[in-house]
Amino acid sequence: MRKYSKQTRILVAVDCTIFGFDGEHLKVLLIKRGFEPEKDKWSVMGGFVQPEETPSEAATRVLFELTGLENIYMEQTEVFGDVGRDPIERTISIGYYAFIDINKYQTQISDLYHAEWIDIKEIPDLIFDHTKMIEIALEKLRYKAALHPILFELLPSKFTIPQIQTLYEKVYDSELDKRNFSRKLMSTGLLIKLQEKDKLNSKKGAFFYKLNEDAYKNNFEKFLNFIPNPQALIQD
Amino acid sequence: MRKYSKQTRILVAVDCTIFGFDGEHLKVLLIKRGFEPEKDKWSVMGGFVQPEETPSEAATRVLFELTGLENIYMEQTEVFGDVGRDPIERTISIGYYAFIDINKYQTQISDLYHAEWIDIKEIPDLIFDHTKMIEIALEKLRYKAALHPILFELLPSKFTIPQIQTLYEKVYDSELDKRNFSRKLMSTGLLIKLQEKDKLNSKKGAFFYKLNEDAYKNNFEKFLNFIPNPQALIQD
DNA sequence: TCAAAAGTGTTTCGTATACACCCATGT
DNA sequence: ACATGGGTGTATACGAAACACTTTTGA
Repeated sequence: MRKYSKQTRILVAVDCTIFGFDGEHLKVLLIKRGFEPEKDKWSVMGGFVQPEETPSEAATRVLFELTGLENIYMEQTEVFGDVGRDPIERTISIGYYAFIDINKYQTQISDLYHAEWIDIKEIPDLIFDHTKMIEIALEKLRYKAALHPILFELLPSKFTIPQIQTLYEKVYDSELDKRNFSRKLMSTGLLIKLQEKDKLNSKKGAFFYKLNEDAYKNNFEKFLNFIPNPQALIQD
Repeated sequence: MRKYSKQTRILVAVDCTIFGFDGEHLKVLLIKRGFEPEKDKWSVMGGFVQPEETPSEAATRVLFELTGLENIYMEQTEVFGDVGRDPIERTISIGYYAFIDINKYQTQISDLYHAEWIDIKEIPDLIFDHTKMIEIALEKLRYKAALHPILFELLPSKFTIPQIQTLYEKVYDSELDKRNFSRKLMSTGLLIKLQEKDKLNSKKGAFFYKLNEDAYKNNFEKFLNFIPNPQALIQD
């Protein structure tokens, strides 16, 4: 059968915003663009969708090529389709986002690639509409994390309660009561207390916990409600 | 500056799922496709993105061309990008959805176009992946309506409490307690009671209400929580 | 011994839910 | 007079939020 001969084909790209947490700051992975236009300017991980791959496959491939990261689950944010967003040629970009434990991939990324973790509070000027892309991705992250326990993805396999609290505080840019926070966290049944303590961040030391993987999978749909008035944080 | 000469351009389409409510049933607007492939099969409102328009503009234009509907606010659902989803030629489609008051546009649509309102419970076989598109759109509608008072968009300017309740029951496919429902609804301060009654659906008659437009705009972000356990309805 | 962070309990309040009867009216 | 759908109130339980002191230990 014939093609849709009268229609115009358009470049389609994917752009991936990767969030990471180092125990202290919420960061995003940025890269120095290696080609024109705007060569050497910062951007999120992006590339074109190829003829034989789905956008989601493209996102996975692009992330791997630019950072070496594999097996990272990404979700769509939204489509960025302004006609002039790329000055060279019209490109419609599909946004993706993901969140990972920084330390798990730290060496790998910084040794072999030019990607860097940048504090969410200190994002430099980015190419095109990438600033907006990160904003939208953060909004989706907040939305999702208000409803599901996804922020564990950002933590190492062993973590402390104060670390999780700091993470939530950074993501929502607000302070939380540690007594209420810890009670809610425990009531989820998602955590298993370990004997070991983290003595790096305090003299007394904080107990490490690990995720109860089974409970995590089964309770993923559970509303955590860690954030007072989550609706106030949701803008779309 | 040069184009991205080595890249492949791809057809980009938009597909719009329009929800409507006639006071009794939740429906979607479907159309008989006027061209091959799958001519005369049902589909949602779709068309290709043109070189000088954004996807959102394309959605607005396509909806207008196919149904005459104007000034309808649409939101993105997600991108449908499987390589073989359109057998003629690869096409990446951006999903949109909207909700409108059926009666407001009933005549206009049925007289001039081939679009028809079909009960959500009686969707026929659709072309390509359009069944999936409607599923995703319904999921987004539920998600959104659990957090924001958007379902008023589906109602006429004058409506009764039992009508709204029926609407919520259809959207969430579940039954609600009318005492609790009406109390919550009133507590939002979004409704203004009118003197007039709707005598069509009962002997006693139900009072009409209208939306307090100012309150609606200001409280749009307010979590309504009409639906018990909204998280159980949220799957993505 | 003191500074710094970890850890823990109780009370209060608001909101979600469950539940049953009377009202108005057209036939 | 009765059948049909509309409209209202109360009691209970649960979860969210506010709030302060003790513990541990390295310096």
